[in-house]
Amino acid sequence: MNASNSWQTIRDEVKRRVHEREWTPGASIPNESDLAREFGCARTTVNRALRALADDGLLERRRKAGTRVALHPVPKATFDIPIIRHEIEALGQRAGYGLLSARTGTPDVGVLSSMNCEPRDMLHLVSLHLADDRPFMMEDRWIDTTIVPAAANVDFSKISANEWLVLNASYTEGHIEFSAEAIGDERALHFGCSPHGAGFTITRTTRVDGKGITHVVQAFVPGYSMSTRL
Amino acid sequence: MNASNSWQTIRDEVKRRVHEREWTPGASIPNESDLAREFGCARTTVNRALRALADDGLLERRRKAGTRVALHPVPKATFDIPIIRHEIEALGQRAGYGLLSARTGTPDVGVLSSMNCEPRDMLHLVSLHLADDRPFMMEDRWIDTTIVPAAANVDFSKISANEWLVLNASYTEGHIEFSAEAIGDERALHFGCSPHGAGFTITRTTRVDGKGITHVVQAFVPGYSMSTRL
DNA sequence: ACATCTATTATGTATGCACATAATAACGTC
DNA sequence: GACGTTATTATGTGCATACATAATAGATGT
Repeated sequence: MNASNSWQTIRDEVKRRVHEREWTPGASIPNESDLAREFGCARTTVNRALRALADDGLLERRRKAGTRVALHPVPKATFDIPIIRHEIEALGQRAGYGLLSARTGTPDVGVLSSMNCEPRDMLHLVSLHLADDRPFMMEDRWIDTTIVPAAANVDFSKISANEWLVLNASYTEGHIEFSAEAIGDERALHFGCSPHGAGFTITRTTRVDGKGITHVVQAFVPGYSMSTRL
Repeated sequence: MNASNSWQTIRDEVKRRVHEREWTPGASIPNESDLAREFGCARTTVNRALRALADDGLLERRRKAGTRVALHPVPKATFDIPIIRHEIEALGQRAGYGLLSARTGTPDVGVLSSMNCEPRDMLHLVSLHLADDRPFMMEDRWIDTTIVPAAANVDFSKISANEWLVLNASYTEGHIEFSAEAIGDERALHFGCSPHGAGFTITRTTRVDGKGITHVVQAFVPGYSMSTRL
């Protein structure tokens, strides 16, 4: 297909006009039919280009009201949240894993509320992930075995909960939070660093149909960072 | 249009089959034409549904090879990176801002390499952002005035660089990194907290056509976090 | 002035068709 | 069997058309 009317070409041209202020933030842009005429292509093609830009947050579209340049183009950064083992291997390091503790208990109210359930006994796992035999991340996880009964019979010293859950308990919704937390005495012991260090921390909760599957706090060793292209 | 053959319906049905293990990770799924026949719709419609799922990372598609369920569905988390002022206001707090220092100098090699340019004089701004008059974030920013000449004449004590740049210097590519850093003595002074605290830190570089516009390190007050739904 | 209904309009989506493209499979030659 | 070539196939995309839907603007009635 001639590249000059591909939807990508149109997308890029529209993007250019916004960037070069030919179309200013807040202003309406011509409707799809007019643009189709201008670019010499079908409206479908323009539609796809504009839809892609709206998904990126550059444009705002409303039926009848038309398409306008977003007033404050909010950059969106998308991060991949891979299985820890894959993340370590992608760094060219050897992934190791050790289960530190596995017991049954009742989580505190904070965990319960994010899992959206009543107090009850759950599986509580604490584990340490290694990269080239050096500490990489420490994980503190609760699993509701009434929602995922199969988890009760898994030997989590052989496979990490991280990995088992991805393969065996898909979720419908979830919440993830990035924060910076002091390492603290317990983790400092395992990390072999100062308890005052700053640890990048990911707190995640996943649910199926509103019922909490698991809640996990992953504290990374000082120096860890997550990055992506914009 | 009858909801039973909308692309969303097909998307949801395919998603369900993957979640319920009717189609297992790594396995090929029927081709678009067959699915179209099964769902009683056009191939275009199936195409759109599958494309959406591939964008989400649930499916992997290759020409001729067909479509298969992703081996390790990598969750993607998308974060909005808003203007700080808007972020604070969204929290229901009053946004304040103060310029701490504005001078000209040459950034160190780390900054230069991420901005992809030779050593040269740039604008260096250090500022403090407040939420309800309490410290919220401290920003250390370099702006290359050879790329954005207009920035040289802006009074950054009146408008934050953050905001001015979004409105006046759109970028084509960029890089963003989240990490946890110790607050340090200088910031502790402004934050009024311990220098040993853990600060969530965002480091961002933006470029136009490969040329670095700005490089900024934003260190948030202890307790700050970023979150999103999965 | 006000509320309510109606017409208009721009985007959203479904369809059938055609052809492009990438990747693999099949085939032939040496 | 190891190669390069060609055929096949599934996805990728473009087009014309039709109709759906949301949101607004305009007309209407009180």
